[in-house]
Amino acid sequence: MSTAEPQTQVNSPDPAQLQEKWLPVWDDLAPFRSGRKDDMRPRKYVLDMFPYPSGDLHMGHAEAYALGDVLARYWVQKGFNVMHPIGWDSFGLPAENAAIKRGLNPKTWTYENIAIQRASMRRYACSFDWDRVLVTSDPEYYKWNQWFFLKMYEKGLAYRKASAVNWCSDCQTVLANEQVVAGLCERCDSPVTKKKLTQWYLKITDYADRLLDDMDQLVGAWPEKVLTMQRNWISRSVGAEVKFEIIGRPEPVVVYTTRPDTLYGATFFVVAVDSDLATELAAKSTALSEFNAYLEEVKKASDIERLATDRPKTGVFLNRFAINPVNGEQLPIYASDYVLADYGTGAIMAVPAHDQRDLDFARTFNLPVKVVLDTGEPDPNETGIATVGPGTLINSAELNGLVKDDAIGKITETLAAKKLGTPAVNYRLRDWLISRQRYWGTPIPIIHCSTCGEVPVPAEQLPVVLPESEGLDLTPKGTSPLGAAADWVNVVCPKCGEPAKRDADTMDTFMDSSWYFLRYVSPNLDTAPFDEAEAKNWMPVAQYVGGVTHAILHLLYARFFTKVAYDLGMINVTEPFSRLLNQGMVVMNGSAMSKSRGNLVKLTDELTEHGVDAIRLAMVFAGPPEDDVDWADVSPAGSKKFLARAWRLSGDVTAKVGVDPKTGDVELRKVTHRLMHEAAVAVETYRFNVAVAKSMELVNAARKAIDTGCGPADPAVRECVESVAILLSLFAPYTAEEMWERLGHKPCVALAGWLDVDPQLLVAQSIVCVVQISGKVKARIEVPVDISAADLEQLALADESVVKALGDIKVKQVIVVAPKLVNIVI
RNA sequence: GCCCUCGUAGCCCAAUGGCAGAGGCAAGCGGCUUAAACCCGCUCCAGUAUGGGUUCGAGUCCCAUCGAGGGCACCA
Repeated sequence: MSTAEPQTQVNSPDPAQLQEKWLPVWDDLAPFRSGRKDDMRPRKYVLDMFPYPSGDLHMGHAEAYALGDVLARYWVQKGFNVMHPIGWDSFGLPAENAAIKRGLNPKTWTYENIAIQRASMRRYACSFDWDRVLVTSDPEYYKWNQWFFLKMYEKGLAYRKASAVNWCSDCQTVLANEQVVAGLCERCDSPVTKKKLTQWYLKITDYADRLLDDMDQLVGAWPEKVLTMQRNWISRSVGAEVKFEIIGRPEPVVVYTTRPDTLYGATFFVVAVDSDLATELAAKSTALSEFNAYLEEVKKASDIERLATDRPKTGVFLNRFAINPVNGEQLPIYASDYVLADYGTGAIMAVPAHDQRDLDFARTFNLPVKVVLDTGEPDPNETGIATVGPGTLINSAELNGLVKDDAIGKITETLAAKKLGTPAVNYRLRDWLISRQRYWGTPIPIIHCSTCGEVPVPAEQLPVVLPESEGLDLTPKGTSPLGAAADWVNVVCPKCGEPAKRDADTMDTFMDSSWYFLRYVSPNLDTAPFDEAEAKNWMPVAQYVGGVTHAILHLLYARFFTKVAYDLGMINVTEPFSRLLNQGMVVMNGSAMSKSRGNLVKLTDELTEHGVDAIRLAMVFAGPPEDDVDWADVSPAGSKKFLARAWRLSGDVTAKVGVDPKTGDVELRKVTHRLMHEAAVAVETYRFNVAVAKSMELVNAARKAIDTGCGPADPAVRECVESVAILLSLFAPYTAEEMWERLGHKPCVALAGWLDVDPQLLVAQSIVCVVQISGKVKARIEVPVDISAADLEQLALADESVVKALGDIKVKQVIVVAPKLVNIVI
């Protein structure tokens, strides 16, 4: 370190030295501890999404945690007792993959990475409360996953069913609907196929309405984009169920439709080829072999093929007929894959004239198209385009002449009266499949007994601890590795005492993150998942910060769990996160950083080269937090220069500590108070880049005052430079702390408190008013801020250059916006 | 195909319907220096993607087009 020249040491502090100097001090003083009993400050819960410990922190973490820290540190400066916790979302596939690929123990691998990340977060000076750390792979944590599961089981919200599930052949495990993106596995991008399996589900569909309706609380506080995505995902559809008799079947079949008004236009009937109903109807049909061949073909197709909307319609006529309840017409029944088995009832009435999908099918199979609604558009028979808009009913007996909406009302009533139909609601949202055939997760606390069936593990026996991985084959093979842990899996039934087996699957890791924000309020409690009194103190989370990648999955599940906990009487809020900020990604030259692309920028290298403060500041200053940051546009060197410039100010101030700023230069004080006010507004509205710009203005103002203004001894200069330190403490904690010390204060600057902005200093005595003639600026006049509109108009019209410009021209109108502007219209 | 967001100096970005510039990067000039770097100061640079409209006044509001990004997409 002897290479550092004395000169550079004078001009800027060495980041590595600042780090060594201040980290132990901060460890000791723990300025962000939030659990003190005697703390009288109002509480505020600021939460960053916790990381998965896949290695050391990367650029994305650096950005996310810098942004979260701005908010957390700001509210501390504003006098709040801020809870800003951190933990690790440490169950999941990468640990297992590391184990398979490199022979590592998943547990060792995970906990080593946590230690690495933890050290990096400390160095990165994140304002976390280190007393509240949680790790989801600790039995002390996942015990409560099991507890929640059993509570839900008790309430009928956790259940097992056999169904065609999403299967990733590469990961060799089932996936939730939410984990299938465009027919591909979200994790490994391999095509997802269907497999019939018995799996555990959580009944999130019971909460569909609340998940939808409670979003009203979040409008304006969450990004509109996220709310839209959640609404789309749940997708509530309001319609009616209608009973159709099937010839040769004792029971009628119910279909779901949003368009009961078009009932008279039904010309055929379709059942989902992979539904039980289709199999049943085909069984007694002459078309059985054709049906079976078609079914096989459909099963083979991957989701990605099935999702292609421009695919030609396929299907098989089952040689069976349904009867239209309103007119007794016989409708041929087809099996097709364009009808989904798990939506509605898996069967539909087809109205080709007014539904494009039905029309496509009708044209492929030469089925009749009957128009029952006059929309004023051309005949679908000729155009091939179904008419779906509003209009007047025709060819529909008692409905003729009614408009669409009235017809829907009337036919629904008529059907209800005849017990042929009923209003109904459907959702795109499906129940949440939580079983996973993998090792590194929370064991499902159920014992399967040949006589008693499913038996929940008694609460006092929790946690069901995951067995050690030694001796287990973790390679994906379609069944859980836990099944092979004989000592673990073989138990006696808690009910009858006979030999029984544990459920060998583990839970989806999204279970872990669905309630971790509640655990933080009392992370070490061993008698309940969280302390209910503490939860009432802290919930809801005032500010949540994280990536938009979790817009559907995590946020939907967390909202669901919150409502369940509410129903269990454990908390008094129905929504967990009051405000949400989605930060953008860090990219390089327009595309995501990755090793394979060769554009990976290593965080540790950048930190070594420029220092933590410069990187944090550069991240925050790069642009609006919601936008992606292109590292190619970021200048850590520029940030470093600015920080040195700010730091130098602290050595120039000669006014004594504690001097009354009121005796200082008023003009500089006005600048200081205005900028600190504007910076506060900027932070609260997520315009952190603007807040950084304010700190630069503040530094420029102080520099100028010291060099060519009121001089370094003026109390106003001290006030200004101290404000710089306080504002910078949000972005550049080391530099700010060092400045604070050089200004004669004791640590920590983080607790110094925001400048008490004097409103008197925010209002100017006089202001420059712009005088326009027809929108073009002609003159500027200095006027008192409280000037009346009439006085200002007179003053403007009397202005020399205005008089000159106007000449003899007649003034049509004068717009006066006192005291800022006068517009003379000619 | 449908829906949403965004197009401002060479670049990143600011601007409650009221003077297009807060701030930075890059560039140029000057001061400091034996010299260079650092530092200090100054300067240059767009009429706001395009075309209409509303308004006394539009980057900002409305419509259309182009371009970029994102979401949804057989859910009856």
